[in-house]
Amino acid sequence: MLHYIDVILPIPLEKLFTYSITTAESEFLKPGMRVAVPFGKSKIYTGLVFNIHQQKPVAYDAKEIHQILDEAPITTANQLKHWQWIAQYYMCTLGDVLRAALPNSFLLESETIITKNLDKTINDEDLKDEEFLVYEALHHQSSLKIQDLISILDKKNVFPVINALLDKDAIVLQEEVYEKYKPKLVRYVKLNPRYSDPAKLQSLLEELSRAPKQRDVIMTLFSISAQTKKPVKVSDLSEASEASSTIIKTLIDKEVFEEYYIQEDRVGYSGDANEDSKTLNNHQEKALTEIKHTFEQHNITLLHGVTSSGKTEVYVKLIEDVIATGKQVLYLLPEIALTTQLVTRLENYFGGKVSVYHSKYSAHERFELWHNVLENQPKAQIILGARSSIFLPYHDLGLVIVDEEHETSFKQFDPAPRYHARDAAIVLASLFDSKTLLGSATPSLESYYNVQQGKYGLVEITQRFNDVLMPDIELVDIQDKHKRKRMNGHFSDRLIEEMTEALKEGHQIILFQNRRGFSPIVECTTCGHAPQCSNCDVSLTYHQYKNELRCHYCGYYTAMQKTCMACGSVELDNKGFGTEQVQEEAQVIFPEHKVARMDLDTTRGKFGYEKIIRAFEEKEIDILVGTQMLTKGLDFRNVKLVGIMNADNMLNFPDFRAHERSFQLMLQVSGRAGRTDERGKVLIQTYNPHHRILQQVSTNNYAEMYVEQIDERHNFNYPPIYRLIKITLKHRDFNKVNIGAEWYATALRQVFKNYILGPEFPPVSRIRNQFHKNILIKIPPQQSLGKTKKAIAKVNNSFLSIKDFRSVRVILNIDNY
DNA sequence: CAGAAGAGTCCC
DNA sequence: GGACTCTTCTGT
Repeated sequence: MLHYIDVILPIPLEKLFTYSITTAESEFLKPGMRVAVPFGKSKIYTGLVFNIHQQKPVAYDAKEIHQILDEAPITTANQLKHWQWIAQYYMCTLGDVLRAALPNSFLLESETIITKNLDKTINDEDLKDEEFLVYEALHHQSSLKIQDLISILDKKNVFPVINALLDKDAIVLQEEVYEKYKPKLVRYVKLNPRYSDPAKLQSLLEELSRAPKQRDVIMTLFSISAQTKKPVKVSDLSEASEASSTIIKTLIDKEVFEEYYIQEDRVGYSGDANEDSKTLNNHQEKALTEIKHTFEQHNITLLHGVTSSGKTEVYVKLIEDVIATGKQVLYLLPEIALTTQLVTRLENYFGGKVSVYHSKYSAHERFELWHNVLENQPKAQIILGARSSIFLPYHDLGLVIVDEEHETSFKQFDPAPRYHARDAAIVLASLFDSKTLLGSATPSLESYYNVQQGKYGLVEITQRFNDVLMPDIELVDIQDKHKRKRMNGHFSDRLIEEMTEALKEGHQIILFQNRRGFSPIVECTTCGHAPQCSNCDVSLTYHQYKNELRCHYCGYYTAMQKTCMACGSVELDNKGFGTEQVQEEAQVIFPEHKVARMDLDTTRGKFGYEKIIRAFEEKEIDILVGTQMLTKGLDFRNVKLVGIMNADNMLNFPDFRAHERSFQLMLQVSGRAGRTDERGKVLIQTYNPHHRILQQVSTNNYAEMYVEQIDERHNFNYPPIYRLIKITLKHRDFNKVNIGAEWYATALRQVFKNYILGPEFPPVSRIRNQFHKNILIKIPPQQSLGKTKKAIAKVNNSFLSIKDFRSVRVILNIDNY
């Protein structure tokens, strides 16, 4: 009987690949194990066994596998199901998902190794210059890699040289596969068992009477092992005895000591739980009961709790219940919030049961955590992770928590799979028949909409912890302040007053300035009006190269206005201001106080972020200026005042979610104010104090914001009512992109009529010498998503079968928000 | 008429 | 995605 396996390869190809295996291999292999397989003429790739069968492929001869890499599956059946869902839903290949899911160290690739052919002597005269260089190098080094050749010859294409040398039988090629993972080994020593006899030990010590240092080391070893009753690390011994490693080495060489290695875990918190979970207050207790109650009818519940209402303590109680049953918990957070206080808090509650997983972790750490999760080890019972932790091999997942559910960073934009971790986590939980809890102070419209539709349960906490009052939010009309000359740079007199007072009382201040977006928007300096698109609810963007105002969502455009359309003023401003300027001005106004800045530029280093936060916590900084980074779940005790420098540039951001995002951002920053007993103060500077969103922020009226925004989404056919799929075409040839995009959009219009928008150039239409063009598909609620995707796939296939377009890169982004 | 850069093809 | 091959371009 012939046996075959279908294998997922980590390349963006639709198909699985079939290889033949022996009967013995077929008995050993299981889905989820890795195999090394030859692919193409010379490469060896790591593939994941998808299934095992006996159907001989008809169109080709299956190759044999090269090697089996695992003794047991490294992925679970549920995981493969989950990956299939992701591939199908987000329209990418299983290979894309595999590549994103597996830690790099699982995916071995072969490397071509060049060695000298020892069976043949070559005359140097027979070789050309470049060939000689390579051959010469092989005299000094026994083997070379392709990369070495590239640097030796200083050019990209080295294959002609290799081929020439091969022809002359001068070299031999070999494909080598490296195991990338190396366990972290720690060196230990123990006394050679031959000295366990006290008499022999006595004579040894006497022998060493002339080597007091060595004797010393032996005595120290005794005392350490007597104290700790554990194996003794070389590093500890050397430190305790103050002996250099050479002395220990001598003892090992003399066979007095035996050295050995123990594999050590890189991941996981080594401390114990040192804090009991807090007793919940009435509001939290009520929320907890309600969550459990809604879980009886809903698989997903949204916990809407105002900032510092103590959502975390509620999660902790839920987690306690789940881990008591031996199941695992996934706690998802936006990447940036992970580097901070929350991790420590959870480690204090749960000790060694918490493992953290995010992109800053090394390949080795990821590898180890993967195994801990797979083997359902207690130390990985609670996974605290960023979006990629949905890919871990959960054995028995009992609960998923998505904290800060509204955060847009849960969506991956590049590369494929372009998944949304919140949505993918919900699917993951359902594969385990488990529940998902979404938490936020400012839920995303789509989640709240799902509540309204009866899909999710809802639990609310409206009181802050310890009944701290919500901050007092005041809107400052800077248009009026400008008129009356009450502005000092970007600071209104009100803001300066409040800052002066807060500083005098020894409180800290956060100034928030969002400087997202590259293309400047046009804003009237007199009335603050920004031109709007007539078809969509977004601001128009100024495009310098054509002197036009454009909408990025429907393609509407108009010539740049010379005067403001609302008030006729000629003073149009098209550049915003950033955190740097705010910092500078604040320092001038308050020269005796320390002003610091927190944004992408100042937090670039590995610990840059922590450093600033620690300095702020320790009150080394009085005024912290920052971008939305400040909103990510930070908890500062001493902040009394939050100043939002300019609310308008957020509100005018050209995106259909600008209003929702502004509301969320402003409420989140406001939440940083007054977290202890004193009531915080928030000042929002704006040209437009009557803007509905600002009114809703100042009254903390989520419900009203929701109703109005949903209404707009209804009117303009945007999510969550409609769904969106964005198709991006990329090519270095401007015309090819244009013609291709036109063809693509026309083909889509045949199926979807006027639900196709574009093709449109994005605000930055050329990146890395590639021109981009976008097509947007709006999908009405009653339209089947599955059928829509099938239709898109069909259009996509015919597009790629046209010779001229084959080189155009097409990116499909499902739910591109 | 090289030699190299660019486009096209297929991988089991 | 990338190794390999076929095609076209550039310059003496």
